[in-house]
Amino acid sequence: MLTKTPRGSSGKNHLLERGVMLWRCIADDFEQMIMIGKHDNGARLPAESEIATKYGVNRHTVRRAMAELAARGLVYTERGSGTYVKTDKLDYPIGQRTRFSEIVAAAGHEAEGRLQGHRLEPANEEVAQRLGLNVGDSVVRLEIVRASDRVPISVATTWLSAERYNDAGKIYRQARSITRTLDHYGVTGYRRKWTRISAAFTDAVDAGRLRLSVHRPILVVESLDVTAGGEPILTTRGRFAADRIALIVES
Amino acid sequence: MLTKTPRGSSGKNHLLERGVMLWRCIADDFEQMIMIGKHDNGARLPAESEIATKYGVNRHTVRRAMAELAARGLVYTERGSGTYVKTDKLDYPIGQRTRFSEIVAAAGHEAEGRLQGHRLEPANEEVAQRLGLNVGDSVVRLEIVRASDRVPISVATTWLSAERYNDAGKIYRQARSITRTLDHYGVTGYRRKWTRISAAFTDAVDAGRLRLSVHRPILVVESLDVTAGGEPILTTRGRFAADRIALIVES
DNA sequence: CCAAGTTGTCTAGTAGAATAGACAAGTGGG
DNA sequence: CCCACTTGTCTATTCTACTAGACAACTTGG
Repeated sequence: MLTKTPRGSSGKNHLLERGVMLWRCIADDFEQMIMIGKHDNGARLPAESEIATKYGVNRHTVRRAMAELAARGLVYTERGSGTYVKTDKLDYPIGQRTRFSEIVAAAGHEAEGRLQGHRLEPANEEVAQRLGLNVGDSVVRLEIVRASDRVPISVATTWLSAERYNDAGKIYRQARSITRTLDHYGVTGYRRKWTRISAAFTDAVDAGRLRLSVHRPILVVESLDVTAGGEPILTTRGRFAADRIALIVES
Repeated sequence: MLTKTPRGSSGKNHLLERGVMLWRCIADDFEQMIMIGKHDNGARLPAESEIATKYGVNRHTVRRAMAELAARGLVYTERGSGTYVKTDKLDYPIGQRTRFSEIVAAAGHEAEGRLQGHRLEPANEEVAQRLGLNVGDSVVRLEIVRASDRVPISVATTWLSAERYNDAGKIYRQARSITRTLDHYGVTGYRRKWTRISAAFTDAVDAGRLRLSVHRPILVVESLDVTAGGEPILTTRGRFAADRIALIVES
């Protein structure tokens, strides 16, 4: 008769985990298949209706799963055509002139920087040393999420001397770019002095901000930017979604 | 004003993952804390109302999370008193006389065996060799979930020769015990001939049956049971929740 | 251009998640 | 024993996940 589908009963939904929504299970299933390489980059996924019948699920539920995958940057959809796998990583060159907006724009994508929060705090040993300050000196701390085509690429914590850049937070909120924020202070030709790259896994907070699951790999990029004259301006600790970018170091 | 709490908005629920129910997130959070050792065995958890305010959540939601933890066998609750951590593992001795019901009963718990399914199938090379049959000979295959105090302990696949034990499935469904099923065939003094122990992680199917998350550790126990005279009776491939039992091998 | 196939959007209904509050039933300490 | 505290259970309400169906907007290949 098939009048009711009690959902938790039994049947074909072998991937249903208690307390996890159906669309999330389907999305995770596709993520795994894509990551394993079951779908090549650029390949078209089956039609939504086809996936729906395969999972024994309504098409709307599949659409939700696909929206999740798109938000994670794993696929993109074209109306009337289909949904396509997108696993190629954004090349992110690390050099003297390392500017997120420029790099993303050069790759033909739309760059975006959102300030999550800012505050004044005393410099710890690490930050003080990098910026040439004394421990405890006041510094501005910015938390910024950067995205390419609306897909989060990195979360970064940035510190600047509060003495010189006291209002950096407010200015960034308008400027939405570090380069334009520094323009405001008359700093134009800043350059990267050094970059330190390591790896880790997402914690709950960064996972949320990057729209990743917990325990996904991230590239940790610490750096120091200085003026043309070599004066320290800012130091950052960025966490990049390793599934979405590749750091390029020329030498 | 705080009239509405739109849930997804922001705020204190730092552990909320999109597509995962609140109670599940809380349960997972506690599981992790317990596994890490933040709560000793036998320790009392905070009162439900206290946990509720700490997470900024209704008490009912906490109760759901606690019910989940109880189902996973990580805690037990005592009305009027509190909820207590239970991380001690069931000692499961492997010897000549290895009977699930007896072992669990001896430890003061209630044993239970539920037949998930049974069918006839041709013996593969492995099974045929163990049972002294030819490849392709018909064998009875049973899928059994075993629990102690309603907490799933293991899932096991058992093969018996169909020639002699053709109706083992139907009989087990009544008897709910391998020992009593074999009694039915007049086999009384069977004994364990060998046991092979390895380790793996849960797949989606076993995770569901064992009420575990995927990628939790399991002990894989393969074995052969024989009659008092040494004739092969049955061979099994059991997957035991490594969080809930410890295998004891005397020598 | 047309037709088949695909994604996007809308409406509507059902079941379950989460909230809120109240009270019963049980425990434990003074 | 009594009282403070805890878990268990009930009712009611709101919001969302999921289902169902229909149609519009769009792409693609013949």
